[in-house]
Amino acid sequence: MLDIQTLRNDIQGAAKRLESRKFSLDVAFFQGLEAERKTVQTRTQELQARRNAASKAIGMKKAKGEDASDILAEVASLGDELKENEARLDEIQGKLQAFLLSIPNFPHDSVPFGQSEADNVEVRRWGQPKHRDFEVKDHVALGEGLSMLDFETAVKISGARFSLMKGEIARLHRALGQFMLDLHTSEHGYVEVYVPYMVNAESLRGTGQLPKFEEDLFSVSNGYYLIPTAEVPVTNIVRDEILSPESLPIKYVAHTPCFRSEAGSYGRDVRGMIRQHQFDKVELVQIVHPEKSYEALDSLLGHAEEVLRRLDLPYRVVSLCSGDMGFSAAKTYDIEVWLPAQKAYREISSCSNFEAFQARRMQARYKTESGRNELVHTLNGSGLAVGRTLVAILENNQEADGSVIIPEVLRPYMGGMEKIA
RNA sequence: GGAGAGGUGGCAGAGUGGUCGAAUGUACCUGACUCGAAAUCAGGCGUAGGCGCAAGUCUACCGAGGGUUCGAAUCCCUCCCUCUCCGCCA
Repeated sequence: MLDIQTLRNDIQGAAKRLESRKFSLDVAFFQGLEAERKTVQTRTQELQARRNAASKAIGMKKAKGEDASDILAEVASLGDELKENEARLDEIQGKLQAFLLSIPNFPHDSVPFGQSEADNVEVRRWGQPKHRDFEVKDHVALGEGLSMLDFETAVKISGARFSLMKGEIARLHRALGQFMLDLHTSEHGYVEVYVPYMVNAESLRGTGQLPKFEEDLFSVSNGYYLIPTAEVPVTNIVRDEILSPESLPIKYVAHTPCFRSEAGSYGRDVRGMIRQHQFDKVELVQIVHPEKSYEALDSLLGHAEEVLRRLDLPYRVVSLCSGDMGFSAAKTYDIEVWLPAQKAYREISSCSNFEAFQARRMQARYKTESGRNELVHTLNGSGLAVGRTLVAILENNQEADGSVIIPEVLRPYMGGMEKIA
């Protein structure tokens, strides 16, 4: 959520900044609503003040045993107008709030301008795709060849966009989650957290999934939603909190399943494990001092990259352009891993600085030295998407005979095994 | 799931229709005393928002939402949460 003050002060400037992300701000609507709000709020508060003063006077008179019927009659006439104004003010505030909740974040000045994925800017590459003198298989062919990936059965059990892993691939998947958690906790300074996989609507509003993106979520009974990412429960740890400045930065890492309905993505990546209704992800979250959030973004990105380096998987980092960034982000780097079967780099992590956008929705603040409450900045990034990392290992480490070499760092988690065959 | 108790400021805790945004204690900040500290004394000390150049002033908030009333922390309704006992359960 943007600060309503910035809209009040410079609505045209705001509209301009949002244009770059293909959002057109309804300036006239806002100005009209604000003008109305001002009149109605001023009038309402004036009436409330009069009523309060009169009621107080009645109380004082009654306490002295005097008759108060004259004031009583006077205040009675306020009732209707006050009620009407209060109701109108409520309605206007509600509309204003809904309007604010529907506006995406401002892109940071360093974000490249562009319309789509095609305009994202490559920042760096790491590693070399291996040269192969055999026909590379995709992970589906490899996994089915090993009888360790079984999409047909997954369809029977649940439906499309679910997967079933068995044997060493299931174990490799587990090993990956363990390895990532261990790396981030023991070397990158994150505190491991275990969080609920079902959350309430307030949490989703806090991180920005609601109210606009309900169709991407799975909801269950009792008003709960399955988490689309650990970002939601983890970031909301600080919702409605006033943190002490010494407690910053807060760095959390969580390994959770993620559930996405992916409405509107029909036809994309239908084959294999790339786009699933359920997938595992290790998520990095940082809650930081507002002046340090871009430093923090660089370090968080580095933490995610380190996973790929240790696994020896070639990747590149791209800076998302204004038109391709998510709703809540001020700046986002994607990490894309090389998938030889697709002969392309594919997203495996997304690292974003949300600045105060989520913090404002969540009322997540810290107390400054001077005792003022200021919004924190929030960041998160995948470190990494476990399913896609598994896909990358299968495809990058395959041998001509369809076996897969296990990355060295994972072997301790695999009982010393070197190869899946 | 059944029965009971309860949710008030950072914490503890009073307040059951009127001058209550809320006593008191404690924590914290400032000042005095002190060479310094402790103790003591004085003052300050919640959050969000409106109007205003500012000083300031007004409004809302006592788990959440509605209602009754001139007036609600206090009465009524719905929901949420916590605790105790019983049952069930990984």
